[in-house]
Amino acid sequence: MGGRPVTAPARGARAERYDPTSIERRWRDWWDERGVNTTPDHDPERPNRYHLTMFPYTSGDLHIGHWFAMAPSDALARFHRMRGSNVLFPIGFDAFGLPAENAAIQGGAHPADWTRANIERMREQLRGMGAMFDLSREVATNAPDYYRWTQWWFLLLYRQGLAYRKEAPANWCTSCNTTLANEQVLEGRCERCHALVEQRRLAQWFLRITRYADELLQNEELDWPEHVKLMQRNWIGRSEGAEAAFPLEAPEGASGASEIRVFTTRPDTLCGVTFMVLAPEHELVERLTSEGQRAAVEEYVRQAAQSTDIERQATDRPKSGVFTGSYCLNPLTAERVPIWIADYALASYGTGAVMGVPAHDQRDFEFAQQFGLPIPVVVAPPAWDGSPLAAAYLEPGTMVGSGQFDGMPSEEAKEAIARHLEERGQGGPTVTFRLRDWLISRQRYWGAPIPIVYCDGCGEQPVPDDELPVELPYDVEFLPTGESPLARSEEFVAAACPACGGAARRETDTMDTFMCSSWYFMRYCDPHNSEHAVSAEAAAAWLPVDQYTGGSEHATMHLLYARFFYKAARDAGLVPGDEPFTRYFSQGQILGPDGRRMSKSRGNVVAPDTQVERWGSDAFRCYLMFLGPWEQGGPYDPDGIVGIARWLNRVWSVATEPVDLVEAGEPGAARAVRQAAHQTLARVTGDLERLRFNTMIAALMEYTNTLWRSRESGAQDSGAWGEAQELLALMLAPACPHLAEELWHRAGHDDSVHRQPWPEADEELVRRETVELPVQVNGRIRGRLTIPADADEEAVCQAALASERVRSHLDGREIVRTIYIPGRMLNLVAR
RNA sequence: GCCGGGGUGGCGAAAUCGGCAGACGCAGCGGGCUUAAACCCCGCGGCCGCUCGCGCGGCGUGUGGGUUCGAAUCCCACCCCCGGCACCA
Repeated sequence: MGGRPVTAPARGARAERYDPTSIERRWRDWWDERGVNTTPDHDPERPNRYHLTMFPYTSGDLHIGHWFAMAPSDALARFHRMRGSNVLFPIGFDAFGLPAENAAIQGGAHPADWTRANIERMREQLRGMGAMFDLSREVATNAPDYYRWTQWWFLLLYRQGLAYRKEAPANWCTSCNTTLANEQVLEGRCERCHALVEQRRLAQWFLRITRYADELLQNEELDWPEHVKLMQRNWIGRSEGAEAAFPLEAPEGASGASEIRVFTTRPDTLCGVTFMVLAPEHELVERLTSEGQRAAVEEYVRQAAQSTDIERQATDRPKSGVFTGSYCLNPLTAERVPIWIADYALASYGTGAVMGVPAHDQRDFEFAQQFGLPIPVVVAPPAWDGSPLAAAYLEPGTMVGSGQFDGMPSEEAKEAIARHLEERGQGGPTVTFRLRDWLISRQRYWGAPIPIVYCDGCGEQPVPDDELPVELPYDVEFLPTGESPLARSEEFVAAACPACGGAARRETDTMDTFMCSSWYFMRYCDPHNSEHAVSAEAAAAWLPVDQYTGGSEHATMHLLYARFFYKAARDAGLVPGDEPFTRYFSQGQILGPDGRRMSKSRGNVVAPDTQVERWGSDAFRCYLMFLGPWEQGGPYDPDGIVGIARWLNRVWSVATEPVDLVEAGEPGAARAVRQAAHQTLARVTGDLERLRFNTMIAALMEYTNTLWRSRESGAQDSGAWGEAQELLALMLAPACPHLAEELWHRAGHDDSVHRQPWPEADEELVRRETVELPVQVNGRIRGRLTIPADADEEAVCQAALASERVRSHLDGREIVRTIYIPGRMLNLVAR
């Protein structure tokens, strides 16, 4: 560094304006021609490092949220590349999904054509960002050579026993006309279109994510935001308790069920059971219904089936239910327990049945009150006088009315009773999760077909690997009938059975698009491999991802599914490690200028293209980073970007306009410039390490202002000034890749600024020799001293007492204590 | 209801191992340059009071208490906003 000749042109030459448009286009072309952003799998001199930003859905235009997510992510990847890593920073397209199909239904283009056009537009918009994406590794999930491997993944999971087909009540979106995973239902409504969700009984494909529930729960070690890890833990919802089997009073024949199993977290309350509640969808409902109750039960079940999730989940409505006419027996006391049906029991949690303990569960309490059932206390509150309860008693207490367990603390009785059940073969300790298996069937066209064939003779058969992909036919009708459009395509449905070769039918549902995005980050490692989804070598070279960034709205969907896939891949010996994303950072959400979510209907959308056109890509990138802390997000104020534009103009001016230079300038001034440069370097480096882009930009602005002022204050030392300019270009490189490249080349270099090593701050220059030290009297500031940073306490006190103002506040009182924090402040405590 | 995160100038924010509150920027105000303009330059800027002024004093980080020489930062109680979960037995 510092090899710049002292040949500054005379001042007064006509200044060239900063013109981002032409600069940015020129350097992007140059990078592409030189392959600056192409990342080899191995670089003998650099360790591999994998940075990843979530790929965009192909909705049509890159919106400001994409820029907000990707631009800082790119700056971070660039920083690590300059720090010496061989950084992979890929991009691609999440290209299957409902919007494409809905556009087709509304009379637009075919989903494939619509998607292709969108990808072309978005690819160009992405290029405009100037990010270091390695475009040779781009993937699109709708490409047959991608979804071939999504299907291969399905079959891998199938062979591992992790994919199964089951008839079960499923979330049905009444507007999208398809099923949804639990994670895609928000407050009883479709996550995407907000239409009401109801339950439909359908044969559907599930992925057994629950097999990994325990391991997925263990996420404490991950370097992820705590709130995201917590969301996942809450979503998985591990609950310890016991299962108890209640024998039926009148079991049916040898083949039928002879008992009802329940899960409870309160085995200590088993003797307080006065009723049993089955979910309306419970498989035993029909059998247990007596003739006398049949009409009432059927009516109740019918109504439950018709009501939407939102109606059923309302917690403030009175408990409803109906008696089946049957009884079961308490396994501990052999008491008769009436069996009811009520919709507060959920078919999908535990066993779908609840033992009703009204004295010690608020819901059961309300139910018992509603229907006049007894409420016997079995866990006595402290100093309980035997009177009836006004509400369920949920706290620990002393066991009563529980036979041999009476007198025991209820916390002990939990385990004692669970063990007792186990010994007698009536259940025992167990763990239940809130997490459900992942429903992946979608009755839609625009997704990867599930590679299964149904044969009347051989049953369900996986499509052999060498017949993949099961390709989507182009010519189909997109009517949303609630059945997959593929079902009406004769050419698609007809298949030969892989086992017997006879006539068979293909599965016509497609896969949830979260399947596609659960492994895309693996495909980037080896995007063109036609033999494997990802080769062992490529996986070893890049996985797991070192730094992932993206929105936390995916906490319980994508981020959980991807972890599940990774663990299944690990168990199949395909990938190293246990977790796909070592470090993950979630940026906040960018909002409209009015502080609300941007949407066309609100008319508060700011298009990135217009911002880039007006201010340049670098300015737009920097402004998004400058808004505030990245994890926080916030409103986009279109007026604020002028501040960035002014700053970059100033950068341009400081870095390109002629300055009076002398071989050896005034030493104090030269040192001041060098100090500013290195102090800024230390700040910028620290900020990038901690992903604090807003303060990084502020530090660069301060630095620019310092250079601006010192330029005006007379002739500059050529060495110090040259170094200051080079450091400016290097420090700008992560945030403003185009401008930095331009300035780097104007400083006389031929190679790319983005291939330079990140400079090291000189500690000696970072340290300050003198500081302005506030002097407090009794904690209130009464003066300031400019003193050497390492001044000792005695010298500082003396200097402080020399101040008239400090003395006047001491007012002749005695100093009883002095507190001196070198470099920070001096406090004189007087009495 | 439960669990997270957060309340700092007109606005976005900075400063959290307790040590100068408001860096940096927007908007605003005053001045300059210009025939004119600002995506130009210089300057001012928390609030109140005293002062011609230099200055000086008081108040001030959602509210009320507390700990401390010293609190935006730590503790207790409360209010408000955002996010997640919510009849999960």
